[in-house]
Amino acid sequence: MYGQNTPSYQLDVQQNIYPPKANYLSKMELPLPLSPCLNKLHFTPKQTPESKHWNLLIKHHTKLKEDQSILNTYTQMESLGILPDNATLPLVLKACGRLRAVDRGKKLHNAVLGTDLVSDIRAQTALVDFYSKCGMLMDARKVFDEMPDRDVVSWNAMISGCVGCSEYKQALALFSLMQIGNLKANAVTVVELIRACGELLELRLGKEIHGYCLRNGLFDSNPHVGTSLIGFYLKFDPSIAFLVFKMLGSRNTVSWNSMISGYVNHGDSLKSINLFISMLTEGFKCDSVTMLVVIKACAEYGNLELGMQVHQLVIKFGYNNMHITNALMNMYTKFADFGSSFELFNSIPTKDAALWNSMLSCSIESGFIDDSIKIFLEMQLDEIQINERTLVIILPLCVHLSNGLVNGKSLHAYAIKIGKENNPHIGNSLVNMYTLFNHVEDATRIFATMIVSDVISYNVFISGLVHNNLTVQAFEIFIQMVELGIKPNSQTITSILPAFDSAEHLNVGRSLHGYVMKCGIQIDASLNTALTEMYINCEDEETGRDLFENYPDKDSISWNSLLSTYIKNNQEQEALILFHRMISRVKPTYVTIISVLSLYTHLSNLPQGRCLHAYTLRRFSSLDLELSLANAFITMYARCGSLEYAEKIFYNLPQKNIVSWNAMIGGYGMHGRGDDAMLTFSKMVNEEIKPTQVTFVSALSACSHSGMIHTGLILFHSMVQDFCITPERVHYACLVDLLARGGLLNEAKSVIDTMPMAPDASIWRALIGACRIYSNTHMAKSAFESLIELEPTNAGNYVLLSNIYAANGLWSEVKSLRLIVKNKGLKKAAGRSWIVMKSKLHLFAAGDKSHKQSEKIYKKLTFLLTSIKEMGYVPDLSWVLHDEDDERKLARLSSHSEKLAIAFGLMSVNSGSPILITKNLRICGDCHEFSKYVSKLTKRTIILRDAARFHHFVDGSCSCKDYW
DNA sequence: CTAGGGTTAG
Repeated sequence: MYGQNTPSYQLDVQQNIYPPKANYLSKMELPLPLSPCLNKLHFTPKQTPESKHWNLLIKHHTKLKEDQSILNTYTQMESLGILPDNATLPLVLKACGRLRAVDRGKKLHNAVLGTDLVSDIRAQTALVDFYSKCGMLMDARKVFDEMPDRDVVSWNAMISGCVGCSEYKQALALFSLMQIGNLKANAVTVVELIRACGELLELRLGKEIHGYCLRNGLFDSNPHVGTSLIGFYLKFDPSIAFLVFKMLGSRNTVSWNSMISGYVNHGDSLKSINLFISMLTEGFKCDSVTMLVVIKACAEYGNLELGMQVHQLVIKFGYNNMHITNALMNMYTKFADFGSSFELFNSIPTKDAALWNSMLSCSIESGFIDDSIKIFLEMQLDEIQINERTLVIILPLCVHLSNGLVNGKSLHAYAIKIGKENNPHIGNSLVNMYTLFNHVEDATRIFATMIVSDVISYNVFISGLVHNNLTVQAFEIFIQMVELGIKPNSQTITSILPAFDSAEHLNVGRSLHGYVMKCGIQIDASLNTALTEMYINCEDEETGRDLFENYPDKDSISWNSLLSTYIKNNQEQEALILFHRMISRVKPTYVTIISVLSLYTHLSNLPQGRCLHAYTLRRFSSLDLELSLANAFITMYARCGSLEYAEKIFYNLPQKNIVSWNAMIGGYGMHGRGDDAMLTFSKMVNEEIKPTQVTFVSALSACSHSGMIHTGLILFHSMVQDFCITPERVHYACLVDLLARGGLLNEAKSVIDTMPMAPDASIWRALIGACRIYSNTHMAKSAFESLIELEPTNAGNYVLLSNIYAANGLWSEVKSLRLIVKNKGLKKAAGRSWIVMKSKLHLFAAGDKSHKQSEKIYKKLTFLLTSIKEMGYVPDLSWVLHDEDDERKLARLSSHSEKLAIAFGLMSVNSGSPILITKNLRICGDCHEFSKYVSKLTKRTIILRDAARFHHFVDGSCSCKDYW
C-alpha cells in the first residue's frame, strides 16, 4: 500500500523543490512494504539516505529561525514516511512548541513511540520543552518523570517549562530535587530560578540563588546570569540592581538595556538617560531595544529636544519597527505634539493593534472626542481586532458621549465576548465607568467578582463611591482593604479625602491625616492638596492654609486646587490674591485660567476677563492649543456682555468641538438672539456635528428667551425623532418654560402632568413665573403648593408667589405668606447689582448709601426719575412686596439696587461705551421699565445681566421685547 | 534549556 502511493508523493515533492537540488528522488530506495499488523505505525523508523537531506533542510530553517518552514518541511517528510533523526526531532518539536502547534507535536510524539527515539535523551527533553511551551505542563512532567536518565539540560527544560507555565514553586522544588540528586546547576538553570524568585517576589530566595551563582562560578560565566539578576533586583530596588550591573564582568548590550529600562520603569528617567550616555561613551553597541527604552526615558524626562535627538539617532541607525514607532508616538503625545505622533502613525503601512491603541490615546489626549471615536471606528474598518487595551483606552471616553452609558455597556459586552472580563485593567475601567454614570450597583457587582483586587482596583472603586457621595460605603471599602492587607497608597487617601467635606467630618479627616503619617505614606503634591482641601472644607482653614504654605513642592495643581476651593466658597478676594501670587511662582495651566475666568464670568468683570485673555495669549502663545480654554473664553465674553468677542473667538477656531458650539448657541440665547442661536444650531448640524443633550438645553432656552414658541416645539420633536435623544428633566423644564412664557399655560401644565419623570422645583418655578405675566393666580397657587413640597425652605419661592399676589392686589395673601416665611425663619437672598469700572467692582444693595459717591448717585437718580416721568414713566408699585403706604413704597422702589447701579454707571462710564450692569436675582419689572426710559433719555446703551439672561436697553426698548 | 523591548486606573 505504501509503495503504491509513493509516486504521487514524488510529484508533490518535485513541485516544492528545496535545496539541496540533487536528483535524490530518482535514487530513492523504496522501503519494503510493511506487514499489515504494523500499519498503525505508518512510518518506517529506518533512516534512508534521502532523509538526511530532509534533516539538513530542517537544520537550515532552524538557523534562519523559520518555524513555519520547519513545519512545512516536516509535513512533506511525514507524507513520505520519513522520520526526523535524533538531531532533527528536537528542532521540529521546538518549532511546534514555539508555534503552539499542539496537534502536530502530539502526532510526532505518537509517531516516535516505540522507536529508538524514545530512549534518546535529547528527543525526550525536546518533548518536555514542547509540552510545556504549549501550556501542557502535566504532559511535560509525565515525559520528564518517565525518562530513563536525565542531564542538566533535561532538568533545565523541565524547570523552564514550569516557569513558562507560571508554576514558579514547582520550578524551585525541582531545583531542590536536582541538588538531592547531586546534579550541578548551570547558567541556564539559575537564570530560570532567578526568574521564578522574581515572579514570586522572593527577595531572600533570590539572594540565595545569587550566592549559589557566586560560589559556583556562574555569575560571570554567562552574561544571561548577571542580566537576569539585574532584572530580579529591579523588582525591589534599582540601586542593588545597579551594584550588580557595576560588578558584571561580561556586560553586553542586553545588560545595559536592562539597567536603562529598569531606571525608566522606576521613574528615574534622568539616571537612565545618563546611563545611555555612558553606554555610548564607553563604546558599547546599542540596538533597537536600547533606542526603544531611551525613547521612553526621554518621554518620561519631558525634554522634547533630547527626544528629537534620539528620534534622529533612530533614523540614522535605521531602526524602524513597530515597537520603535509606537514608543515615538507615545513620546510625541506626551509632549502634546499630536501632529508628529499622527505623522508617525501614517508613516507605517501596516499597523497592529498596539499602534492603533497608541493613536487612540494620542487623539484622546489631544481632546477631540469626535476624532477619537472616528479613529476607533476606522480601526475596526481596518479589521484590527479590538483588544482589552483598546477597551481600557476607549472606556473613559463614554462619560463624554451623549449615549455614553449604552456605548459603555456594549464595550462591556465585547469584553465578555473576547473573554477579558476578568482582566484587572478591564475591571478597573468598568468600575470607573459605571460609577461615573452613577450606576453604583453595577460597579459594586463587577468589583466583587474581580479576581485581582489590588491597590489600583480599590482606589478606583473608592473614588467612584466618593463621586456618588457614598461616604460611608467608601470608608467601609477603605477599612476592608486595610484588613485584607492591601496597603493604601497616597492615591487611596487622595481618593477618599474629598468625602469628608464639612465641619462634622473634621475628626475623620484628621485621623486619615494621622494614618498617613503613621504608615509613612508619602505625601505627594496631590495628597497634600487633598489634605488642604479637606481641612478647608471642614472649616479648619488655618491647618489647611498651613499645609499649603509649608509644602515645598507645590505644583500648579496645588495652586489650582486652593484657587478653585476659594472660588467655590465665594472667597473672591482670597482667590484673586492667590492667583497673583501663583503666577509669580509657577506657570499657570489652562485649569488655572479656566478657574479664574469662571470667577470673572461670575462677577461680569469684563475688563479683567480681557486682561486674562491677553495674558493667556502671551503665556500660551495660542488658544488653539487648548480648546477647552478657548471655549471658556467664549463663555466668559458672552456672559460678560460681549457677544462680539465671543463670536470673534468662535469663528476663528480652527477646530470646534461640541462644547464650542454649545457655548455659542447658549451665548446667543442668553442675549435674546434666538435667530442667531438657531442659525448656529443648523450650521453645526450641517457640519455633521452631533448635538448633545446640552446643545438642546441651550437651543430650547434660546427659543424660550426669544419667544420662538413654534421653533422651540419643532426643535423638541426633532431632538427626539431626528437625533434620538431621550428628553431628560431639563428638556421638559425648557419645554414648560417655552410654553408657559408663550402664554400656553394649560399646555405647559399638561406637559408637567404627562412627563415621564417627577417635575423638579425649577419646572414649577418656570410655570409660576409665567403665571405672573398672565396674572393667573389660580394656577400659580396650585403650582406653588407642589413647589414648596419639594423646597420648603427656599425663601425665594415664597417671594415668587407673593409677587403675583401683590401684582393683583391680594394684600391679605401677601401678608399671610410673609408670616409663614417669618415663622419658618427663612431669609430671602438680598438683591445686589454691580458694575465693574476699570476692573473695580462697585456693588449696590437696595437703599444702599455706603458708596463713596452715594450723595451724587442719589442726586443723579432723582434727576433721572423726574425726567422720565415727564416722558410717561409711571412707577409700578405692585413690585413692592411690603404692605406700606404708597410714599414708603415709592421710596423703596426708587432705590432698587439696579437703579443705583445705572445712575452710577451713567455718571462714570465714558459716553459712547455701553453700561454693563449685573444683578444676582432677576430684574424687577419696574426697574425694567425704568431702564428703557433711561436709555431713551440719555441715548446710552444699558446692558443688564440678571440671573436668567441679558437685557439690552437701547433707545427706549429692550432686546427681550418685554418677554422675560 | 537562558537575560533586556511598544499601547492599559483618575
